[in-house]
Amino acid sequence: MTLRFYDSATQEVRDFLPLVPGQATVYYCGATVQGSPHVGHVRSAIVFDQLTRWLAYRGFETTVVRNVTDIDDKILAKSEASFEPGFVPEGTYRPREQWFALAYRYEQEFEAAYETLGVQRPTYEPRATGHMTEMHELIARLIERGHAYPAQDGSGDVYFDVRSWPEYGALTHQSIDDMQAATDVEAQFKDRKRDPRDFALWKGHKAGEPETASWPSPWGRGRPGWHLECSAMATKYLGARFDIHGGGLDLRFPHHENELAQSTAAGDGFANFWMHNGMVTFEGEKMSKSIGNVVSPAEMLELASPRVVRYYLGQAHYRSVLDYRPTSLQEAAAAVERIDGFIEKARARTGTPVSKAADDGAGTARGAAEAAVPPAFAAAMDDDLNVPQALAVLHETVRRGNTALAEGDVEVAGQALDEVLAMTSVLGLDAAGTVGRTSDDVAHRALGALVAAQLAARAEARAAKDWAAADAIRENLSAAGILVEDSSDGATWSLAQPQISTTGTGA
RNA sequence: GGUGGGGUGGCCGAGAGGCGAGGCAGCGGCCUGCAAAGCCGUAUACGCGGGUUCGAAUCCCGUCCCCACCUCCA
Repeated sequence: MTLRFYDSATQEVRDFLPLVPGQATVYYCGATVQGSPHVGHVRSAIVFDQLTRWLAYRGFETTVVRNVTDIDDKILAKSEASFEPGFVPEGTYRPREQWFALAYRYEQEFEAAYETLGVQRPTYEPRATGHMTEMHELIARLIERGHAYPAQDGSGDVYFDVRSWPEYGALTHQSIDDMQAATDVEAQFKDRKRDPRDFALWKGHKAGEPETASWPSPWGRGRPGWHLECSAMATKYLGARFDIHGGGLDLRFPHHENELAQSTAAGDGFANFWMHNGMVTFEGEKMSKSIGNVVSPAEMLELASPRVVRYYLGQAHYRSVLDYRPTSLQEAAAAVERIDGFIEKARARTGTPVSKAADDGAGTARGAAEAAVPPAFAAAMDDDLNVPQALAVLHETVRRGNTALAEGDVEVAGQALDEVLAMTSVLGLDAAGTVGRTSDDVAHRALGALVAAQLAARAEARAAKDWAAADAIRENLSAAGILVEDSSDGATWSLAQPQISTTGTGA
């Protein structure tokens, strides 16, 4: 069984043949930390987390690098605005915040969202500001090879010369001449750039910009242009040639195209595969700050548990558009509850402790995270991460397990449980939230003892066919948020999931 | 204008020449004292018009519509 991925550059699904057998090197674009994350950012991270987890499951020794771009026009602009006299903070922005403080604060917001939703930490997460030397080296190589030039007007800018690189446009299959002209930009840079498509590798320091946002360079003080940091950091940590470069579809152009151009023009092989995840839309329209229809992870987490949010954001095929609508989370919650309902019942019946699922230790028989995933699930994941197909297998396994449970076949139920846990683990659902509400924390245990007494009383009432008394106990528990379910061998209880409101999100 | 991606049953969402993925909702049944959960069954689905084929949602031709990127964007 070979892994196959769609490569956006060649526009086809190809066998994944790693550069070094048994190893996989992945770089994917993280955030430009200029504001709070929205779910589109998080979807991207979840997609590449699924990729990472699957590569690891398939036995690859994976190295994953995700950048933090912490110096950029917008970060500086937001910070500058925060110092203006009439500044009125909007959203999560704060008054009088230095650019580096702002960037760092938002970086942490992204980290928190990733953490909550079970996105594994990359092997390394480099920041742009920590790689000036590497970027300077790259610029120097480009100038030396005749693909970059310092601006003639003394601005201190250095540009990539797109006309000098015939392969410019290779990633997105566009030719420079067919591209729509941005006339305003063209006029603005008429004296600096040789071609309007030339993009800045280095931006000379301008009066009024904070000194802290500039670094010395052979071309004068300044700061890096967008794109350069990714080329510099990817090749530093993964090598001149690496296996997979990922990011959101909207980064294909110009960001990834420019990365590809500057790295290959400098003589590096760069990425073997380009993988791009589809956008998240809000009722049909791309979610973006400029439109103002963004939904933040925090907003979603108010409506549903991390596990449900993770399921929702990760359920569609990574390349397709994921449309968010007010009912989306409810639908996801229903699916997750079905899965979790089986896990809980099967655990209770097979005597599988909760902790084993999360246990990394080898040798745990039942519920071990490294239990095998069903072949059909693996085949789906191997085929360009066909998660929807894989989820179908997950649900089929849940059904098989439920049937076994109903028939009292503990062996088959336990087998299904192992598989279900292996699948939820590899999809990262486990990391996004605790499976069992039957956690062994103290409060839960105390509650369990109290509920057990109630259930015993109810069992007695039922044995005496005193339905009124039995139902009263059930209703009292229900009013307290405790759901009681009868089964052939006694009643079980669980905490009710918070109700998802349908009022949706104001955009 | 250029480059891509799409239009699948009430909804979400796979599939890509031949036994109608899967989930949610609905309907019928089983189980249950009732309920919940679960199980079984149940669909006029493939934008539209032609064509190829024994057979097309899947291939070909035409046509309509939507989305993304070409400026900052995951």
